[in-house]
Amino acid sequence: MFVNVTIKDVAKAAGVSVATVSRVINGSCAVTEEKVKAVREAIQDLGFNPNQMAHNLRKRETKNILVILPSTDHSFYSEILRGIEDGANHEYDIIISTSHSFLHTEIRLLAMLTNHLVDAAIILGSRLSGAQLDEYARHHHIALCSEGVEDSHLLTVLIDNEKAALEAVDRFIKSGINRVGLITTGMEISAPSSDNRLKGYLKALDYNGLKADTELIWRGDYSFGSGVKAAHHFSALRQPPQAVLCVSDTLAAGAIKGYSQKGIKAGKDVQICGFDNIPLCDMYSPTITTVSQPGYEMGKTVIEHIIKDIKNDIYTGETIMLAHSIVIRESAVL
Amino acid sequence: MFVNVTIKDVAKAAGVSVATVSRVINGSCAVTEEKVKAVREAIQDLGFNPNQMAHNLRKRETKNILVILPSTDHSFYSEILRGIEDGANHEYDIIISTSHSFLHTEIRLLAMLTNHLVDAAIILGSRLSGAQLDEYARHHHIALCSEGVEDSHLLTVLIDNEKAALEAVDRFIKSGINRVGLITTGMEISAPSSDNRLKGYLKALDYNGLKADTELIWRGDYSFGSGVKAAHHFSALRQPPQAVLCVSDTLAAGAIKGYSQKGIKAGKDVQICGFDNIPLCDMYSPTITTVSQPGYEMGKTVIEHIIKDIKNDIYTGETIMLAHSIVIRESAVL
DNA sequence: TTGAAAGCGCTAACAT
DNA sequence: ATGTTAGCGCTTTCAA
Repeated sequence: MFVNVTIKDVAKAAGVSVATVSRVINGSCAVTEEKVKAVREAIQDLGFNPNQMAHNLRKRETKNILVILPSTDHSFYSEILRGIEDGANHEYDIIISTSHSFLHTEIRLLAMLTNHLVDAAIILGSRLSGAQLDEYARHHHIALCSEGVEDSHLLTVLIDNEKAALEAVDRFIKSGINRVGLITTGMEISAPSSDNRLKGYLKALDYNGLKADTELIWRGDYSFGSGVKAAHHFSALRQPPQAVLCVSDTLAAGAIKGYSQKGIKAGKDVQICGFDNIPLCDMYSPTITTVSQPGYEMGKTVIEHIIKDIKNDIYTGETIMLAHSIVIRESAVL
Repeated sequence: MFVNVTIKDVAKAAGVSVATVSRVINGSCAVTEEKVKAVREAIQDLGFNPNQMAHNLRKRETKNILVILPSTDHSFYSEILRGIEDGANHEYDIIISTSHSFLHTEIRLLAMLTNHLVDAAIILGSRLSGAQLDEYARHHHIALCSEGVEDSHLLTVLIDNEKAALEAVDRFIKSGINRVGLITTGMEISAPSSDNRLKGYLKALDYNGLKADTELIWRGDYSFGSGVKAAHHFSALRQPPQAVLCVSDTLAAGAIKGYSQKGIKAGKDVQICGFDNIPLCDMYSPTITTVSQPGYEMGKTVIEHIIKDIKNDIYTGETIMLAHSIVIRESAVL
């Protein structure tokens, strides 16, 4: 099925050497007008396509960057991806693959790095340990975005999750609320971002002289259903929270739904704040107040830094924190 | 930064020839136990990784399949992707890239095919013409999924959109409703699936002796906002529709919101049916009744067929239609 | 069973 | 300005 026309065929057809053909393809150095024309014609006639594989083999680079997503259905990644693509600026092709949060899948994907199929990798939520990641970083360009890994020394771009949660909770408290709930993820599926948000939540209480109440901390997974259950739990409490911070917008939507099933209106009877600022926030009823991550900037920042590292063939393990913001919508005034 | 240990280094370290090393790597033919061990040790010691690029160049295949998505934020694709990944069964790596519905981006991505970087491509929503696609198909393995292209002769897996829309509308009418609205996309951004859903809508009216009313057909884009506007438009009509079919779930959510802003309750005052069955349907209030596409099966089917084509080095331009179903939730009883 | 050597298609140093 | 040629790292005949 494949017709395989190579640079050699083109050279023969154009009556020149392969070197000349290579030169006109890459515009590397001066070639006579007429030869250029002859070569171009031959390329057209034969329908020649340079074999990128061979090119890459020779040049020892691919101009591809791999982005590993934990899942395909978390709309938050979409913004980051846009930033990454824009930052790559057509100089690198961005290829995406999904780990489904499986360690073995992530490792299989990172093999593209060791297999010389991509020049760098950006991971948005890794299952690897800091030590494992550092090991990869010894030989390859690799970075993290939006979700860090403890004890790793990779280029990492994210927001200050602790500070962000602290600020949200503090604003609840300052507005006169003294019972604030938290919907987060359980121990088993915990991520550093969630851990830090929990820390921020606790600190905010502490700073304001409030003491934490384990009843007010719900630990489930990242699903909508978990948010629903959390709301059911909270609403049944003798001393229910007046406000709830959720570590994702999907959880916030679930909480709103759960409360609504109990006849409790978010934004009125209870204040609900999410995290991330995904499109759902504007679509939901009530619209969802949330801690917004600058997804686009995060993506753009990480790709720009990694490209710089590639070009200079260096390794910078810096952590870059970008500013979050709080977007007020209907589900909470704070 | 890169340590580059090649098969040659391994050969030297193990005291064998490169051919032997290659043999133990690929398990191609018999090698003495002791040499196998020596080679394995050398590989370990040197931290050797085969250069996939060179491997591919030699074998003239990559074991990668490219999936082109029109956008990263349409959660419907997530199911298809899961099906594709499962169907690839670890035999092929699935790499995803986004065209953002730009023709030139799509072409740039398809260059991976001509550049010998992937063995096949699956497009979920193409901007290319049938003729252009057929041209690619002459030299490469390429298929469409969920969204066809008129006059193309590629392997295509989708549902019968016309029949699906017809059925939904017919069920509305049979339930006693005689004014049914349609929220679809405008001429400029029309896709064959939307066109066919419109056809089905019109046929259903026709079969039931109803005549189409242009007032009842809203043409916007695929956005939530377009659904909102449609609802505002419909609700202001002298003879408003009692039921509305939307060509996507996001549009349905928008319509529900738009109606709600006018004090009209979906599922009670008006019946709203979406298309696709994305996770949002279960999260929204009211939950969204929808025409469900078997995303997972569609993905699995298309990848299985394309892999078969690759292996047999043939080209089958068949169109495979999978069955849809209607999932009843709160926004419409039909 | 093993090794030498010829490529896969391309680039780049060297020569002319 | 152009051609010759030696690789990039791997697989795979062909001999031994």
